[in-house]
Amino acid sequence: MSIKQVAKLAGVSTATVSRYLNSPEQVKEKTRGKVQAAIDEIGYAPNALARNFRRGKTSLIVVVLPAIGDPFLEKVMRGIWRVADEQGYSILIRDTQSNSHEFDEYTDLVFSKQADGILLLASISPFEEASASRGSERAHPPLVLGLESVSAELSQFPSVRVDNITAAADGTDFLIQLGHQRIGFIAGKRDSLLTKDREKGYRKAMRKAKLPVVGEWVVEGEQTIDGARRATRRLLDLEQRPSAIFCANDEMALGAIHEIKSAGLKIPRDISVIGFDDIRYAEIADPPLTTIAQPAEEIGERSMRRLCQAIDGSDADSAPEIVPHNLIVRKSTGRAPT
Amino acid sequence: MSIKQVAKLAGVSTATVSRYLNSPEQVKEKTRGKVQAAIDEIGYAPNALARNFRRGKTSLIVVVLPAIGDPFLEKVMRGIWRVADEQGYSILIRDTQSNSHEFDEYTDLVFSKQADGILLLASISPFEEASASRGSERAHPPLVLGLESVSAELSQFPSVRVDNITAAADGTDFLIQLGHQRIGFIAGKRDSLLTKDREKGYRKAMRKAKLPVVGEWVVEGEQTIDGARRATRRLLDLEQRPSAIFCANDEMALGAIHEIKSAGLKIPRDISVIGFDDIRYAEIADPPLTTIAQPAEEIGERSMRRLCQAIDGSDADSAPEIVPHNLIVRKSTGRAPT
DNA sequence: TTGTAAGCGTTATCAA
DNA sequence: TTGATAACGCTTACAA
Repeated sequence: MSIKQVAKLAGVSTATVSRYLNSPEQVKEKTRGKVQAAIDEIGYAPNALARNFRRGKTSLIVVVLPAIGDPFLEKVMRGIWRVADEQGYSILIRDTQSNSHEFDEYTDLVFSKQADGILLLASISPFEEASASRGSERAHPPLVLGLESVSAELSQFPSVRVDNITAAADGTDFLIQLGHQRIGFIAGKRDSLLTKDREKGYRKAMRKAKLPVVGEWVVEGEQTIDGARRATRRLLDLEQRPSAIFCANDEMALGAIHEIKSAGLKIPRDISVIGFDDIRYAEIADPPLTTIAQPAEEIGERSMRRLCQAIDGSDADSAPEIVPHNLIVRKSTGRAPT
Repeated sequence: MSIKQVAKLAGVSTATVSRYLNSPEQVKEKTRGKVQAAIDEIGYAPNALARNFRRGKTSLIVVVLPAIGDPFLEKVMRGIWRVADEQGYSILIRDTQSNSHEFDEYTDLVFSKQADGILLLASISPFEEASASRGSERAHPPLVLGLESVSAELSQFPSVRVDNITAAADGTDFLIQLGHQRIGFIAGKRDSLLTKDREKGYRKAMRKAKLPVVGEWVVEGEQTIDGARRATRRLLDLEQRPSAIFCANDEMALGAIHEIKSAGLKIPRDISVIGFDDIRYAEIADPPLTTIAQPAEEIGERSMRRLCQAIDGSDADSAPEIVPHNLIVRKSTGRAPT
């Protein structure tokens, strides 16, 4: 009951107040003054709830990510926020740690008008039984995938990412150039398409160089420091331990470095380590971590823009946007020991 | 136009459908079946926009924090989310980096019904001119302060935090016990009450031990790794450099460690370093970082609970809740060099 | 340039 | 246990 009060006080109709608020140029200058005066007097603030309801728009975007507090995602979020602010959206964050991994849980947010679109920065399992059984008639909600590769079922949605396979192959090549032949790989979680792709790239480069990939060389690091430490230990305990380790991301590389040093080994003299993402801690690691950088903020920005397009239907094509990666050589990699 | 369709299809009134959705026990079993069947048939999902509008509730909470991607805040957020999920709230995140620091910008979110309450995990400047001039008649919105100490103007709001002054004094005492007399302090941003309190604690402990605090020993680290590196360099360049450095948080301590090692100094042989927060990188720092831990998740949980109370008016007292801190001694601190 | 009034989808009040 | 109906605060034809 508020635009009414303003109208009454200003001696105009509610329509005029609404117009003043939304397209002031349609209101005569003199009237504008009266309305503004009334607004100031009663301290009126438009009720966003009513406005959104009326417009059928939440102005909310859900960003789904594996874990907040990820230093890499921080950069992506910065890009997302920039565009969101510019376009008048607020960001709702859901992490897959405390929430379910089901596709439906997120798309339902759109169907029930809790959000206008979804930005997926995490792997989730689309189309589980629950989903399949449901009325699949529903139109696809506005949804964009950032970072991740895309399972076949999701390939209809736009995505923005680096070419993880090629990037990981490049990193592996770099190690091979340094003379490494026994190269281990610390993978992420089983269900992460993204780290799966990086593993593919690693295998591809090894194959191309005609280097074997022993089964024990590929271990799961669970996407965490501790997981990576355990994985590294297993690698170090091998009869013939690798002379280099490719970690599917920097977080795990940090864990690997710690574990290697704890074992009394020197990096890169005894073992080289390479990561992925170039988080801010990579540079101050000891030794500074060689890694593959992604244009995180750009990924955030571009995927948010795609999402805005998807929401207002101006979605041109849905070919994945591939952004460039960049190998950053620091001190954690060196020539293979002889 | 949807609950209507369901009603029509089920052959009941919209009121009954609504009741079925919100308090099924009030609906006869047989009717329930009909309604559910209709819902399934047309794939109905309640429109949250309309519901929120009608109820006058957004079911949204704004969490204001300095920067997402802060590994310490991640833990706090986990606690917040747990309670939010339980209470049916979604979390809107605003960081003070990309947004303004003004109190009003956030409280307006409540007045304009964009959110039901505010959880402040960052320092902002309350009651700037803009705020003071405005109709201060407005009731205070539901707002809780987490982590931070509270400026006088905000002291009316509940808060949940550790006793930063005592905690920092404890850390400083620990260094003094180790024989350190020249102890430097790397502070956060100027406007951060939280790091200001930690500085106070440091000064208090020094005073109590009758140790001088030379002006040059207290430098600003800007709450970032790079800022801390610059600050550390200044400390190292001093005629008489400190034998220990207290960093107002772990992020800066990580930067300090890196800079000290880059200068060819050994930790803790030449210099001891202590941090604050116990982020996950503290343990794998080289050397592992001595620090003061806060029960982050608990802080998140408790402050969110206070906020829920504030929202539904069951707010008992507003005395700050102080949670315990805990000194974690690792390898970055040692006896003062002789 | 302004006013009138319908309607967005729900919930809640009141009667039946 | 159910139904009819009046709000909630705003936007937007349409008319004036």
